[in-house]
Amino acid sequence: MKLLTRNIDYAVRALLYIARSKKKVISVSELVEELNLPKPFLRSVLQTLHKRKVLKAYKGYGGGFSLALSPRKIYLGELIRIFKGNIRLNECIFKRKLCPNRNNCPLRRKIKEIENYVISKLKSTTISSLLD
Amino acid sequence: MKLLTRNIDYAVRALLYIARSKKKVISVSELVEELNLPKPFLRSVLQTLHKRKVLKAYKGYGGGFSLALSPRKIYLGELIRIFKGNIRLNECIFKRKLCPNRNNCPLRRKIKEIENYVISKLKSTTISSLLD
DNA sequence: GACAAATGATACTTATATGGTATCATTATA
DNA sequence: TATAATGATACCATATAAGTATCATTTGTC
Repeated sequence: MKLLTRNIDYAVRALLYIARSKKKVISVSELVEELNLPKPFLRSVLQTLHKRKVLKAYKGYGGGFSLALSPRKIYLGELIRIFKGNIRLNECIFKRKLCPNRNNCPLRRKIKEIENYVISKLKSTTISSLLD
Repeated sequence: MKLLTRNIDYAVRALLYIARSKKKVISVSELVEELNLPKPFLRSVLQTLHKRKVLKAYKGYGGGFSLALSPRKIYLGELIRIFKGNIRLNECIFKRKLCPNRNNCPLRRKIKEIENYVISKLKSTTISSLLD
């Protein structure tokens, strides 16, 4: 029941580093040196952040990544969604089949309550709020 | 990021069924018929509930399981702990190595907040509270 | 006592998710 | 043109989750 997997964790570290840096463009090599993360994995993480428009990418010599959004607009909830899909703590194991009373299943209701809280917290947490 | 795995889900279903039943002792066969769950898996789930003193077990002809605790004393948090170990949403991936500032890591702090809420909710949710 | 119906214990299998690597293509700059 | 970067993609290793199989033991009923 980890909320964070490594790619999310690495993503946050990298985003924080980039946000704090004075340079505009940061290469994976620099991030790997500074943060001590495995390079190929970090690359794939940053590539997906680029595809999802969280980062801008610059190819070629002197290239790297920069933030595509203000740190205030990068939400932890969104990062989790990018790497793990929608947050669903309460997904019913009986999809369609069986369990006709899914809608008023007391267990699901309880978990849904918890889920709502978690999601609201994750949505209100931004890279900017983690900078201090 | 599922909060519930199948064994926990099955455990809750079985416990609810047993709690609602008028009979004292319920066999796995009956549970399987009524709840449409895979028998060998459900057996292993109930066996661990027995080892952890949530259920009483009766061997032999006419045997089965009954609650060892009042439904008010069976906490969802405890069931999760039985099947998944301690709840830790915020475990740092850098154990000891690196990350010298684990204690004031802003990301961990945030996740810890969320974790505290989730744990308190799971602790206050009992089989009894799910019965209605 | 024999048989059947139950759990106890344990080992095994399979599927999926996670964490990570390797490689070749493409781009851009010095 | 060499080099340092990302893009795209396929692959591998491990852990966890989900489930099965089997044999031993207990106990009630005939």
